Amino acid sequence: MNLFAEIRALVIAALDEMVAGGQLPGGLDFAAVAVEPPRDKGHGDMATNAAMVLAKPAGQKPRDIAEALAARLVADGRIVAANVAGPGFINLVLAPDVWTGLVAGVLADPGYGRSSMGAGQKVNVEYVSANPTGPLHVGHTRGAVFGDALAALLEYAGYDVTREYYINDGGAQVDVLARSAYERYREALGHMPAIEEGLYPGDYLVPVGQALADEVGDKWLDQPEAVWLDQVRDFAIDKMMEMIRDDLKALGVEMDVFYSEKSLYGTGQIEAAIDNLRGKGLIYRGTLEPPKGKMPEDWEPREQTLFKSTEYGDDVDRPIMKSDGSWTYFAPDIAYHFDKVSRGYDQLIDVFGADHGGYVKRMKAAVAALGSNRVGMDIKLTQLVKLYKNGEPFKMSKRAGNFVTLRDVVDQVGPDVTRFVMLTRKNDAPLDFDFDKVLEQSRENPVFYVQYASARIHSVLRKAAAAGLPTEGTPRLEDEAELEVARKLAEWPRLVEIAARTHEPHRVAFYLYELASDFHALWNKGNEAPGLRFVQEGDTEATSAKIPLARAVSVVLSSGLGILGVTPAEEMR
RNA sequence: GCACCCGUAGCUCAGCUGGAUAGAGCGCUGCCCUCCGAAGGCAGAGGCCAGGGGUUCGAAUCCCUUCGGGUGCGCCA
Repeated sequence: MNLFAEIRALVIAALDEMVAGGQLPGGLDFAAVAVEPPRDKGHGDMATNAAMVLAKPAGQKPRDIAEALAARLVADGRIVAANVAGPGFINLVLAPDVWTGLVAGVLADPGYGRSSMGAGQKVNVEYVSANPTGPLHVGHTRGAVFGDALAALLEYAGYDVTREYYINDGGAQVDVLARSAYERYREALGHMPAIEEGLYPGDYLVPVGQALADEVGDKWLDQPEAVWLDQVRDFAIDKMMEMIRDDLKALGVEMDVFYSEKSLYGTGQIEAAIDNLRGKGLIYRGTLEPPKGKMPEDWEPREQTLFKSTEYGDDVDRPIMKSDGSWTYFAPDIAYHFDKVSRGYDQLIDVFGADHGGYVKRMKAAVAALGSNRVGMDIKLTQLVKLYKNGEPFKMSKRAGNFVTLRDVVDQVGPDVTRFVMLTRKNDAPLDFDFDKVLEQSRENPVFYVQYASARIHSVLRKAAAAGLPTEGTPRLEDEAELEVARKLAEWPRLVEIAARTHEPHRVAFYLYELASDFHALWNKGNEAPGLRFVQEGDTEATSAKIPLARAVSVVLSSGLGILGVTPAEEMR
């Protein structure tokens, strides 16, 4: 059930009739015809721009088309009034039983709002992908929540989604991890660790060193690096990934695929990906110009193997092989994305931190080249999270390696609050996260406000059941505040499609806040006007007519919160 | 120097493939409530959508440009 789509279909049908009747020329494209909520509620329930977008191609005045179209629309039983306004808008007022039908429709379909726009297309969403060198921090948390909500949103909109994490376990940074863990291993055996500049100082490696000591004893003590590096590295990576998986689980994030960078080496996959590009004439040996205005101190021209990413919109070509003949980090990235393309995805989405904005163009170029422009590629950047405590900037310990982790956040405020708050800003806007304010119980806290609406509805249902009153029935809407809630419910399927199309799950969070707000307004009105309360004491008929609207709100709140990965509250504590 | 993101009410931010008189919360002003349908409610003031130019019947939205803020910029990932 999608009321906007139904009314749009009605408008299109009316336009077809006008074409058949000679009032409009044939061959018009109706794609731009939209039926939307009006900007001003006073204008009616819905508005269409049909007359304006067709005026030019039809060679007629918008007002003329609007008048003729409006006359046809009011002939339908669902339309009470169709008024031409402004430059050629048609404002529609819908019949009361359309709105009660909507409420009944929501209750009849637990999947109300699901869309088939994705048509089963395969989409791969890659997110988090943090280096396995330490715990996830707040920045990763935002990426994790965003990616997870986006994945759920796309599934809801009918896409076949894979959630994926790329483990950077093939570069130099995991050797640093190994050396850092080795020092903790020595420490566990009673030696002073030498945490030199450039090693990871965090004490999260202490238990790793201890576990290592427990497992292998002192056999690597005072041994040269060549003896232990590979094994310590693998051991440490395993421990780090175990910790990362646990952290993600605490946040409610479950990946479908963990893809190892290391698994690409020695299998010919990197070579195959590069060969694919070479076959397209996109690989060559050359020397890059130094960046203008900011000359690196040790710059000297070097001939490297380059990918001609400028062919696909990048600013400069990018090196894939160092001057010593080894791969740059970009080469396995290309191979990894080649693998994703080869797995048959129609669309790839990467979620990066904003500090990786510089890689967007080259990754898009690589995918465009590898997928011959057939595979869609979108890269979403998540901006910084600034932490506060009771309004004051949260000072992180100066001690190196000690930062606020995902686990710190989830332990303090819980996964539901963490997730919702992370989605109260557009992904590319910086986010303030105040440990105290997110737990505040007031209207200015959207998490609370939405949960409170959910809790009130459950409270109503409990109360009705306890009083022996019905908790369902045939809806009847009379008051303006009730219609307002119904109108907001009608927007849900439309919102899902917009949010899915733009890859912006925050729209769901904002919508839920608006829906909760409309619901609370109706509730508050019930304080003054007892006739508007959902539970009408001693009146079975009235209660059965009021309660469906509350249930319908609950259905949409649950669906929306479900997309965000938040549990709907049944009571506030 | 170049690229990308951002610039909307005093503050923090929404704003739909371009639509009507640009919205919300906070703060401010006024009124109401102190009720477990509780963790306040209602109303009001407040805007050159950073500036300029362009496309369009129509621009906060698209294009160009200036200014201001952030991020990134070969052999690190």
